[in-house]
Amino acid sequence: MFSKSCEYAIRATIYISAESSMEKMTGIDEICEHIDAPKHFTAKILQILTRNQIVSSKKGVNGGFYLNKNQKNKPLIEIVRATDGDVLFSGCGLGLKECSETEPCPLHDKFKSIRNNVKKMMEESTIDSMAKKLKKGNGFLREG
Amino acid sequence: MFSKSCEYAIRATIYISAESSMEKMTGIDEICEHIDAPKHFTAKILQILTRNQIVSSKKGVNGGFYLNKNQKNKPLIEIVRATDGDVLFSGCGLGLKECSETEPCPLHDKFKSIRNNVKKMMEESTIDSMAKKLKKGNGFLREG
DNA sequence: ACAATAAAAGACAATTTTATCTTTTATTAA
DNA sequence: TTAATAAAAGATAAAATTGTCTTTTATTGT
Repeated sequence: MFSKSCEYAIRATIYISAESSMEKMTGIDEICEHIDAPKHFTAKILQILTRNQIVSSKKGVNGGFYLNKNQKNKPLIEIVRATDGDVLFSGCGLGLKECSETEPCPLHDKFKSIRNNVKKMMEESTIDSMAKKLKKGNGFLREG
Repeated sequence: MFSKSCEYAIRATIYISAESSMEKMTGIDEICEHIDAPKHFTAKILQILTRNQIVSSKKGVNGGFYLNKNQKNKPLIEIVRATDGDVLFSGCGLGLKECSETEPCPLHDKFKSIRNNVKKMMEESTIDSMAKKLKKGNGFLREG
């Protein structure tokens, strides 16, 4: 469904949201440790997210990644859009470039409904609400 | 959502179902022409489908691909399973290897529901029902 | 039998995705 | 103002996916 990049992006962002604040930031090592993701690859992805202002970062001593209040309230769909684009939310299930009401693929109607459900799920799930589950202990970002 | 292989697989199978029978078979050139897919790559995919008895084939003069009655009634999910496996129907949305009720990712509940919807869609859509849309002219497998 | 046909199979190549390693830049505490 | 820190950026590489080309095998009409 989502690319590896996107999966890491979502997990990293949720972790950052749960474990840091504008005062106390969290570094790439700690993040990757807790979400079980490859360090340098995840660092690249976080660069994309900071460029898209989905996460904030600060260089140097006591620096790291964090989310401000506004960012915590953002929906997961923004992460997906930043990493995978919006093919998933608007593209054809069978890969046709032009698939519309007037020239639909045979799966169009049913797939459109699925697509909308996925979109709705990602629009309604905020980073913060996911982070809350983590903190409560009924949501995990890695095994063990 | 689906891999390119899977998209071509579904489109090819629907075309074969619509355009051929046990008497009159259709060849790889005709198939790829009508679904706008790369020839040799699609040929490979069809080999997988024939090995999985999702489509039938016959070599030599007047040979080609076709679907018998039983095969036409199969649901699209079998094509997905043959090409992409069933990660989509059972895997975690955030890529965790073990994601269950007891140790769920933060998106688990919502994602499970989506996953089930996708599964249901592919279980309820038979190859034949898709082929019928093609024949009626309200379903297409390529542009133009 | 033989030539023509069409799928099966195998080898190879391009592209994209995923991952790693190194260097640079910015920040800050001492 | 210097040394330590941590993200940003760049270069490279491994792996997986997607795509192409050639050879082999099976089938059949003549």
